[in-house]
Amino acid sequence: MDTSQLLKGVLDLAVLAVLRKDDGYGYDVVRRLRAGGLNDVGDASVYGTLRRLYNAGMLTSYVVPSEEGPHRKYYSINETGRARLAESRETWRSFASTLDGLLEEVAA
Amino acid sequence: MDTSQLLKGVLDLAVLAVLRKDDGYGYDVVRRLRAGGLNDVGDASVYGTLRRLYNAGMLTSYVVPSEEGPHRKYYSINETGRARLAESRETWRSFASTLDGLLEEVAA
DNA sequence: AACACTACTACGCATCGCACAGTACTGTCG
DNA sequence: CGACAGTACTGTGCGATGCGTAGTAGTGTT
Repeated sequence: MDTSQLLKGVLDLAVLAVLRKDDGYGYDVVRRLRAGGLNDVGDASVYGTLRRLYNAGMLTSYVVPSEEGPHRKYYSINETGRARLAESRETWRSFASTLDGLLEEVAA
Repeated sequence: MDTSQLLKGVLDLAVLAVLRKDDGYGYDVVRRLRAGGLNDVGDASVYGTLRRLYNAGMLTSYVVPSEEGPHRKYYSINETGRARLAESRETWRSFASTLDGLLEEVAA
């Protein structure tokens, strides 16, 4: 099956979600998402999403040179990002319940 | 906001769902989906999805010439389609609860 | 020296919903 | 009766986005 299509438009939400508590860098965000159950998420998708959110002004970023490996580009959610997160969450919930409704009718 | 991306990979499921009870033609399926809450679904999307599902062997079709308007191309779900519906529904439920989980963690 | 792991970037592809335009038929209203 | 709205379908092309793949670069392990 193709779970990748289901991520469309939702990966933004998921990334914002895992960043809400603590700042994170790309590789770390990937791990958090997978730990959260999104096992199939591609790393390139996450890096791309981070850049998109950053360009959209929802994240700030700062580089931390690591002494044990390559540098890490940390991303931090700002107010715009939080607003977007709240908004997207509502959109998601509404959409999910609508679809569940359609599926329920079928089962009945 | 952009609800259209959320439909990705789910419109198939929704279309199969509304066809499960009764056969339907394109224009009618659009109405059923909108009545079910998917207000923003585009008609071209539905027609395209119907054709895709048909080509994938999940629907059969027959034309009914209407005496009051253009002909209607009815689509009927078959066994393959039903199997796909059940499968996709499970995929959806699993995915949705995973994402809800990620959002819950955030709220906590 | 070879390999694995971490960490990021960049290119190009595939999917899929959608806007738009076009065809065609029916009924209604001025 | 002519213009318009509603019904019903088809086809073209676009845009957003997740992903595969490759490349770069640093560190540690065997």
